[in-house]
Amino acid sequence: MQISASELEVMEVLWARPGLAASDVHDALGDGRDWNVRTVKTFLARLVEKGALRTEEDGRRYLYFPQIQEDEYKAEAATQFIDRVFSGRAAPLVAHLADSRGLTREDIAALEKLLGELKK
Amino acid sequence: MQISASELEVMEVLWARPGLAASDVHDALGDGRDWNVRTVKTFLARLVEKGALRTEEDGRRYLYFPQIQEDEYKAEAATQFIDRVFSGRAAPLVAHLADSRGLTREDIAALEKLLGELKK
DNA sequence: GACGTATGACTACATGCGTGGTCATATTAT
DNA sequence: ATAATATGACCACGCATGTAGTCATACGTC
Repeated sequence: MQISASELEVMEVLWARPGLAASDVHDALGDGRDWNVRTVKTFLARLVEKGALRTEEDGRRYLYFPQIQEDEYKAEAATQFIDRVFSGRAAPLVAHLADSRGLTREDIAALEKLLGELKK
Repeated sequence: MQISASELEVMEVLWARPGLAASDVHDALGDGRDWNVRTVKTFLARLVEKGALRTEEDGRRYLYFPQIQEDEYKAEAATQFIDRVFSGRAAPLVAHLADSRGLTREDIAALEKLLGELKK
């Protein structure tokens, strides 16, 4: 399931609030993302084609619902990314992040917690 | 600098062994990746256009050298990926990896070491 | 020296993506 | 009721990407 960067922004909206109509999605995208409504509709249509969304009729318009789980999609995307760029090794990725972007204090805390759990 | 998945495979070869000619890159790609030599040349040409590689003449052929650093590129790619998919938060990414793909024992060890260093 | 082979230069072509236009129709406001 | 607006259906178009083909030329071999 390839979802482009723009399409993903649309998915985010609908993961947060499933069952919006096209114009609602358009509105919800507000900040910076001022795509034409038709552009948003194109993304919605393509996502439906791809099976990432399904529609429900609501009078003369459609409501859109995610057909794929956010967590599942993201886990898959992460795996693919790491395979592609880091030959499947996660640690170098985190090292790069530490280096280049500076993990926040909370990131580090969260990672420690995670590692604690993983070690069990 | 957008580098596609295929182009990245070519970069990997040249990061490992800078200064190969097109046919050498083609040979080095062996496993599974049996692209036509011309396909490889197309990728090389596009990478030169993009400034990711430079050429040196060697008789009637070119040798290719990376113009961008592997580490730099990957750090940047990681940042972009996390911004795009995880709203810039690294920890959820690692959580997903832990979940879905199972970090290896070495990954976990490497991450612990990293976190140890980061805490200083 | 003619012939196959390697190499670069240029070209092609389908598919995906970002971006939105046109058209017909339905709904709402005046 | 007429006009403006919203909605879906269908279409367009340029750039990136994956995947090579064609052409000219240079090189090495018989």
